[in-house]
Amino acid sequence: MSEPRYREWILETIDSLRSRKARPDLERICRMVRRRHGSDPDRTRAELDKLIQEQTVLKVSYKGSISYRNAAKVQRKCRKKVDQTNDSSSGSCESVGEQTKHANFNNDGDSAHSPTDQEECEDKEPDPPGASPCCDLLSQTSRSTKEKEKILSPVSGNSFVSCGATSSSVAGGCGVKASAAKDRGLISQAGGNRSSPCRESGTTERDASDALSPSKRVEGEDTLCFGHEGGEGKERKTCSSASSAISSQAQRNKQSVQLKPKLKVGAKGSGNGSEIPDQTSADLGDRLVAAVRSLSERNRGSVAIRGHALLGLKEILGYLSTQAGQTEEKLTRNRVKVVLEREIEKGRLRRTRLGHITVPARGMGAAKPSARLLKSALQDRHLVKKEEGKEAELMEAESEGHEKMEVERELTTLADPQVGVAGLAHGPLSLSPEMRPCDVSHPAMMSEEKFQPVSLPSPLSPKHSIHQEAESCGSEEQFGFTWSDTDAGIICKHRMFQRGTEVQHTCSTMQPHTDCKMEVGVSSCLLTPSASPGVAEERGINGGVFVKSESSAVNPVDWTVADVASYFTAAGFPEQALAFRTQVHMLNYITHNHLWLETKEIDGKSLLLMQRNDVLTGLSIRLGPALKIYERHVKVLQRTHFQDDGAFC
DNA sequence: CACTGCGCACTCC
DNA sequence: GGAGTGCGCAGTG
Repeated sequence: MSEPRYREWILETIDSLRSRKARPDLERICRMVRRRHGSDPDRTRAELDKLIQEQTVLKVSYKGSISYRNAAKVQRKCRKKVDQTNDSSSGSCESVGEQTKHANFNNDGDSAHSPTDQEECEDKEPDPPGASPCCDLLSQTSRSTKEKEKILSPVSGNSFVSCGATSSSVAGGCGVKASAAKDRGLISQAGGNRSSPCRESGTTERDASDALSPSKRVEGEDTLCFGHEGGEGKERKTCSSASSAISSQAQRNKQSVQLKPKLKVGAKGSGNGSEIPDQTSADLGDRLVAAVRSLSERNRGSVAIRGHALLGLKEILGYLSTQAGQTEEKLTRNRVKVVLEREIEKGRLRRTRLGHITVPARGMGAAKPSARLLKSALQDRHLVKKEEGKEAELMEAESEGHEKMEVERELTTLADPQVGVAGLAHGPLSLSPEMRPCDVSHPAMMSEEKFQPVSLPSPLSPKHSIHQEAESCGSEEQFGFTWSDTDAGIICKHRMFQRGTEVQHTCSTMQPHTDCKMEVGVSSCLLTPSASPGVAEERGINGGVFVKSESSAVNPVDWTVADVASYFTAAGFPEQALAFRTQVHMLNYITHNHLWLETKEIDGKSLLLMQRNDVLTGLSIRLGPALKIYERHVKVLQRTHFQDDGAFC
């Protein structure tokens, strides 16, 4: 197991080298690590080897020279392609995404697998020659790279083995073109400590099962020196199936990145650097985020557009430099840049399409209430089915000042806490037909073992049914709500700004305990039905079963961080529960005319206000479990809670 | 001199 | 044309 400190240093160094367009080779990596952290090059090499074994770092051969890649970066790129691929294709195992998912299973296997990831692929027919998942490994490391690089695989005995990529036409595929033979290819990472079929295989045969093998050990083949430049120049063969292992590590790596701030700076003359606390890098990341926030504040009203300061690296660096004097840190542009990238990866900062740095509208990092963020929060819930990419574009457009300022005014008309909650509840509270009974109980109850499962009516019972007139209120409008409570029920005036044109709807809701129906013309506001006030049941839900609680924390809104974690632990997501416990979540909620953004651990309140994307991307948990957690728990809890609230219809 | 930034070429899709 | 890579040169401290 590599030392975390070195892992960060090395990954940071690779990123840094890549950012300045220098080949991240062993020499440069060792030199930079030594210079920055005082680490002995030999030790760096050793740690790099470990990272290669762990597949945190990919060793590749590019144009005849050995280079190293940050597996997380490689994986992330692929994820993009995954989405694209999945959007447009049938979701075959051939897709990069599926490869990525496979990788996750191979590595972890300790948590629930998402039905959307595992089963889909496992049920696939063996890929035909030339289209095996093996080839997707190439995709995994990026299509554009697949014929340029060989990912050098550490296999037992420090040998790199080939996987038939250079002879793909013979070996049955992997999709590597003949050009791969010209000193290019992909040699897989066999995952030294993982149960990779590649590592265990002793044959060159390739069959259907091999197609799923990350790589294959080929006895008698020329091998590559492990982890060192010395391997360069030797015969290399390609294994395009490294992707699963790569992506899995990348996934873990990504988690690591997000859970633990990286980058050490300012450590000098420290021998092996062991005395440098990890806190250092965390501090810089935190300071960076704080700097962006601070600068955003400072610039608001000047360079900022609608509350979003458009910052560049120089401004941030300058700001940090003014503070760096108080410390011993030596902040270089590049270091800040690297940390900046990390923070952007982690979602604590956001880069606009124009390259400006801002605090994200939601997720971690933002700190100041703003109309734009409020609007974003509303949008997120309102347009719950909207593609994230489109959302990003929208946000970008906002930053560029292409939207109507009326939205801000409209947003300030929110006069009741209910309004905000209702707005937030807009999307995630939509009923899901997949709600089913389950037996997950409330954490507080579980801890006290006082609970008894109680069979209660499904929230989908007619009494609580919701009529949805349309799927969403549109995808390109901004909107605001004004509410009034009347004898006839709660009236929601829903004003939208569709491409600059105001469209006002009046949504009359039904009384509690009746069907909740909102009709807003072509648009529909999906609100939750009201449940009986004071209902004593807690709905610990994993698809719809309610359990009775005698605990004081019967309502999710009262759950503590520990409760939330316990809940997900009991629900079968112990690993992810940790993320809920440890992640600092940027919670935004609306009350009394303001959007409040609060950074906090995820307790019941936060949980109830989490958006889909918050769960999927903000917690550093894998997509499969995240989907389950959101769809089967968060979403249901929210729905149930707001039903119980009876505040919106 | 080491480090850094970046224009540009190469390559693939 | 976009994207990834990195050579090679110029600027900086």
